[in-house]
Amino acid sequence: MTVEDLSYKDKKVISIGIVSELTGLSVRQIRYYEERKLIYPQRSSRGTRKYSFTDVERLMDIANKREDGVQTAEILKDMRKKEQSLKNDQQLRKKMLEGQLNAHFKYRNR
Amino acid sequence: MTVEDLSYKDKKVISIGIVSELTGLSVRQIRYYEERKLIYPQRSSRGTRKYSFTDVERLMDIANKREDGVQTAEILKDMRKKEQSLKNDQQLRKKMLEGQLNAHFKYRNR
DNA sequence: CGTGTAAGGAATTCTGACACG
DNA sequence: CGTGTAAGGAATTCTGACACG
Repeated sequence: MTVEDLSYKDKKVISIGIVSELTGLSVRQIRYYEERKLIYPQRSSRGTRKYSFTDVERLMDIANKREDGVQTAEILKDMRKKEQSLKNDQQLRKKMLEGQLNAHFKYRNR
Repeated sequence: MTVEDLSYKDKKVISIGIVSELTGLSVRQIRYYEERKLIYPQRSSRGTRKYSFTDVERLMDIANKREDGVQTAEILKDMRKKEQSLKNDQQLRKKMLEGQLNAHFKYRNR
């Protein structure tokens, strides 16, 4: 996946009606999940909401959880937890990589 | 790039207003290029045009050529030529690959 | 040929609110 | 709490057409 492809997935260009079609959620529901901080659309110059494919996936995830009876507050907590553990993970990987590099180069370049 | 990422790039979800912002072309121009067969948006259930990121790129390409004074008929020809040569290319690659596989397996599996 | 624009109508989106539960 | 809905207004989109060049 190139940098450009990433930007496609995260580019906020989809209007709420299309997101509704894509996710099966009502426009009302999508707006409500924003109110509950579960999703962050971008606003166009005239105030209409714009979503990315990533947002659409997130909304489908939310829809599944709601179907299981999970409340939005719970979903929010879970998502924050998941993001945090992802961050920790990345930090750990970084540290390990640095360690390896250090070990490798410790007695070189001097 | 996974299959999913490909579908993002080709998924027709962007309305003409956003495409206009993204490309710098007027809505009128975008519709006209469709009339000239340079671009094929999808239609939503209520008849509004929907574009993909691929379409957006194609439109930027068209915009550049138009700036150089190339007429739409010319652009259409060039694009068809390019698509054809791409197809030929892929066929050639396929043939060569088949040839290699044949050479490799000719005296095996029997 | 390529693009702007006014025209009229239909559909979208927005917000704040009331309803139900 | 989560979602539907009616309300009023603003902005979008569509098509066919006239204009200019």
